[in-house]
Amino acid sequence: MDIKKAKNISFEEEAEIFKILGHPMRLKIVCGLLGEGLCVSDIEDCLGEPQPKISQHLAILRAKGIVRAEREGQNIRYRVVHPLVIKIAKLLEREKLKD
Amino acid sequence: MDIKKAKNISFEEEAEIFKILGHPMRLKIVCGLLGEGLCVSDIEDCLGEPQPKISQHLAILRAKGIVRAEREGQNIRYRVVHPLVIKIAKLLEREKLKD
DNA sequence: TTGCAATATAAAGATATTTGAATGTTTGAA
DNA sequence: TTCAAACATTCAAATATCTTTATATTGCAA
Repeated sequence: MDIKKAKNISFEEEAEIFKILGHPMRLKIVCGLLGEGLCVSDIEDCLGEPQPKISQHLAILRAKGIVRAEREGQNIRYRVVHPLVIKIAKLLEREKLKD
Repeated sequence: MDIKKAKNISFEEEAEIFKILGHPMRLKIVCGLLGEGLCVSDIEDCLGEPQPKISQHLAILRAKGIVRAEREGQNIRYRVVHPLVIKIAKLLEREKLKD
């Protein structure tokens, strides 16, 4: 097997990513996290959704390696770390700036 | 309200798109359709999945305005017509060529 | 070391998605 | 006008996802 192909992400894996992004809250969270990241209470303020709901969606994003959590005192800062997801989020950002 | 914003796609709509792409078969179909498009039996040959299943997923893609069907004799050719989806599919294509 | 603020986890019910199997429709050719 | 090929639709069962509510955990300050 071609070793170059080993690095390639499969359609199955890509679809997994899209499925995760296929929820408005998670998509908003991911886009909001682009750049410096945010802590949970910031996201809560932004979205006006109950905290457990946000934590649950963050847990899903974490489990898939899309975001990473880092403690800062009593807060926890989340960032987007998945390369493909970063590209997609930036694509959306550009789309929103257009028109 | 800003008339320019009216053209902007919302997170809700974008998430809808990702949800649709978040299924391996649909993602494969969309990527396979890029360019000249394909008819159902071509897709069937490509994916080795039962025909009704393919038609069902095509119906979902059609309902969301992601693909369009055009009859050609006894075949029906499907193409991707959704601008954002085309961009995303091309992004994936580029990713797969890399490494 | 007690209490609060920030975040995480669990469980249950409601809802949505996926699939397989059966059946319908339309087209072109004989 | 009948048949076969190509495609679409329907329905029900299995499975997965989402939301709510309640309860844990962790770190910091008093």
